[in-house]
Amino acid sequence: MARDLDIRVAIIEDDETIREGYAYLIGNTEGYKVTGTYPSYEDAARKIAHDDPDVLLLDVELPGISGIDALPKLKKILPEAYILILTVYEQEDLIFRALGSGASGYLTKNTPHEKIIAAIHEVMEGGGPMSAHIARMVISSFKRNEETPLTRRETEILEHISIGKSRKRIAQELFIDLETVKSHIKNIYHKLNVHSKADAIKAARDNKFI
Amino acid sequence: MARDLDIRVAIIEDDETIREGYAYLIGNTEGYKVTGTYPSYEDAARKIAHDDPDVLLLDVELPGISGIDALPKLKKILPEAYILILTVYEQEDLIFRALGSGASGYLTKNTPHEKIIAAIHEVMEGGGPMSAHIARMVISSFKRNEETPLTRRETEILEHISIGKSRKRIAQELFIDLETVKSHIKNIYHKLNVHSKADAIKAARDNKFI
DNA sequence: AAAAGTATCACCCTAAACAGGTGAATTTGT
DNA sequence: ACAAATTCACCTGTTTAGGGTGATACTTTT
Repeated sequence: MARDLDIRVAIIEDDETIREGYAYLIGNTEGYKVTGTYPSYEDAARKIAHDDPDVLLLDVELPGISGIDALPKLKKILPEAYILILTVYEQEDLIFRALGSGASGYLTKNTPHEKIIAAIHEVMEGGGPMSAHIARMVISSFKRNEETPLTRRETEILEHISIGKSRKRIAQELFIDLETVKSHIKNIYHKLNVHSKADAIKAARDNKFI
Repeated sequence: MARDLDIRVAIIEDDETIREGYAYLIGNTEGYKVTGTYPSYEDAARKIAHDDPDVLLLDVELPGISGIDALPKLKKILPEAYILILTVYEQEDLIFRALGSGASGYLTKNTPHEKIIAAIHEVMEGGGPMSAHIARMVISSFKRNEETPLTRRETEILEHISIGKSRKRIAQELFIDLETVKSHIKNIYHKLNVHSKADAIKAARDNKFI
């Protein structure tokens, strides 16, 4: 058996039972090798560079520095490693912070063992493993609201505003008069019941009109 | 066998071989029922409301109206149905347009048959099935650039700017002086080599600094 | 064909925001 | 202790934003 082609996996998880459970599972699966297990980020930081894992399973609730905050630091220590979040939490803000910080996947802890192995394999093959519910939330985050009160043109103009363009510039880019842009903006403000750019953008974003 | 608890599936796909292949596969799987197969959106539009599927498999390359453009229309006809995109295309803009228009999943056509069945099941259970490569792209779209030249404070201020807030308002919300905000903005502009809000936002977005 | 909705442009007004230059004190992080 | 980051000050002038009121033309729907 080609030991040197094994996928090298490290685990950062404070609960010893869970940590050793994963280590046992992965260590006893052919093609996978556990290079290290750590109960906290602080512990991992010292040894993990030497252990050089391909994939890192990371818990979000850790003593000391949280998994989320540890993520960018771990990314710096191991720029090439894939980091998979393993957690019980399914809060949107946590998920998006983790993905924004460079996590390559997000699994909930009820994930059956064979799926964890599959996820490690998948991330090595260029995939982005997620638990079903997480995937749904991620997809939903892209979904626009069809019930927008804004017309197509108004939506278009609000989008330009939302990237900081001035009315004059919008007018130029859309080949319409500045007065027309102003007119649309007035209508947008009325419909959204706001009196400023910032509030219009916020209202539209919150309601997924843009 | 409880026929009336079957998951009702419809297929819109112009290639007859593929279409009938899927129909055969799904129709012969216990717990699934094919309520209709259509070669185009125009065909589907007439009959699909009556057929009332739970899940709709939708191809993106269709004669006449494309699958992407058909998506919002189909959503109107069948607001409760889940729509799964089935396509050979993996272009980012197509993926995000589809998800923005309300697709609940995105599968590539090399997906093995058992995974298609699994995806239909998954979407009915609250998941968001995606092919591995698609999931990776979706996750990557959230990933920030760690190599940002901006400091934490500068990034924070640029984020406030990007949602349309005025300098004065930013100063108030961050409990710092207006002059300080201006100072940060000057530095941001220098670092990004721009001379306006809009260009700063664009540069930062393009590079995933915010 | 009429009505409703959308998109277009015009002219008025005032206050606020923006962009840029230069310099400097203070606080943080390593 | 040093460098980087954050904070504030004072100066200049130009541009933008927000709001009121009204009107014309093009689409879509009824």
